[in-house]
Amino acid sequence: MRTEKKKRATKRRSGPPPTAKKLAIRRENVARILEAAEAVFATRGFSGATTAEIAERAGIPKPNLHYYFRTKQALYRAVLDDILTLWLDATSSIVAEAEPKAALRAYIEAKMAYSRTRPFASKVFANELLHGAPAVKGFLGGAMRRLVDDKAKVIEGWIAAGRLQPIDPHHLFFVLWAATQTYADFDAQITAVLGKRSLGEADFAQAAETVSALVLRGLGLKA
Amino acid sequence: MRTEKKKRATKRRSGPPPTAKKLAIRRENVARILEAAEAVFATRGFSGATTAEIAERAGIPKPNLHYYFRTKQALYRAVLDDILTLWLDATSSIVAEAEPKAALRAYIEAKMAYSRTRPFASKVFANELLHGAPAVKGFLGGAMRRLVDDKAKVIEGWIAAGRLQPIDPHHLFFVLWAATQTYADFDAQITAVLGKRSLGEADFAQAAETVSALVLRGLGLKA
DNA sequence: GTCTATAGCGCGATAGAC
DNA sequence: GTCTATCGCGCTATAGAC
Repeated sequence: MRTEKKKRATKRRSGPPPTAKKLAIRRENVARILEAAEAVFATRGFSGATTAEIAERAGIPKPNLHYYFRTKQALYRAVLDDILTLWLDATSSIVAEAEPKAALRAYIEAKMAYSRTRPFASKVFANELLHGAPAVKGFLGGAMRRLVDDKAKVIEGWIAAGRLQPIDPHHLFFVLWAATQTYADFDAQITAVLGKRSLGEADFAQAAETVSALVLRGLGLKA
Repeated sequence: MRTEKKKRATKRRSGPPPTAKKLAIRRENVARILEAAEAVFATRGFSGATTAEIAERAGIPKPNLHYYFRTKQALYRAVLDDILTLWLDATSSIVAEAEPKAALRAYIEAKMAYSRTRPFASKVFANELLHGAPAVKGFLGGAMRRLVDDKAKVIEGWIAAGRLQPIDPHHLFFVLWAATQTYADFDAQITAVLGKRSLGEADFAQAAETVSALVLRGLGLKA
């Protein structure tokens, strides 16, 4: 998944080429840049983001950013890579052996927690999808599609066993993604309509409760 | 709501200042520009969009675009204005006198139809929200908030009358918006996961059916 | 009202001293 | 490995001939 694979451009020396100390500095700087970039890409979009703002937010001079990531595109790809990994991990509760009600509730809560704790990641991904997914089309049609097909099979198994009301499992996933990610992606709308300055723990708890209630009862898993 | 209010910059003459013919040309050109701009802002975002591409898509020379809309910002505002009007109209089925099940089904179908027929409008709005809604904050906290509060009262009335399972009406709306708009905004993801080139009538019908079934049963409105 | 030609500038990227 | 100084492109916007 990793896109960035730094090629050493400097003259080689004998012995262990990068000292432990330099490696630590590099790791620290790369982490700071990725974090800053996620925030800036989230709020400005790819075209609206400037490398100057990212560098400033990361607390490093602009040319150093270009030293670690040669182009803005490369940096963007690296940010997306991190996000895609997150995304795949969230589905882990959906397995055939699980109890449907608990598994779906856990999935909703995991996705909602991700919206709460990693809103920038959600927004960068949303922005990428919104503009036609030029950088992640391969991933969507590949790894993600296979994973979703797998999980859909699990749901179909539950339906066949009469443990769930019949439903199209793919569309069920689309609704779950939308309903949970909307609290990160479109928080500007939600806070404005609720008349709040920002969303807190309580709002996310209420949101998770509402989505769970609707979906679980909608699938016949609740009185 | 109209942001644009053209100020005549040319020398005035006696008689009816703009002839009927010129007015028609203006109307035609403005409409072409707005349509093109909606598409380009949807696919590229505000910063990514170029006035050159909009002009080309509208079939007019670039400087003419600046003649009708002095700045890119002004054009963007005009596009948003149209979209906000659309948005408000969709809630018309939610009224106290209506039968809850039919009203909610109609709302879901109206929003889904809007995703199918005006995907660019949905995307422009989504993009605006995603980046903090700088241009529509006032609208969200004003007209939209009042409308949603109104409609939430209707839902609460239905709940109080025992016609609906208790639910937080605001969060219900957030879920409905998310579940329907996702088919326009994130179509890149949906088509990739479904392995299709694009979404057709049948896909939107299936989507509306899934959302309706989940939500209506989730609210206790269906066996 | 139309369009060519260009001004002006913000931004990504890099050269080159340290 | 760091950072100042700068290049050059691509964009918005406009001047001015038609």
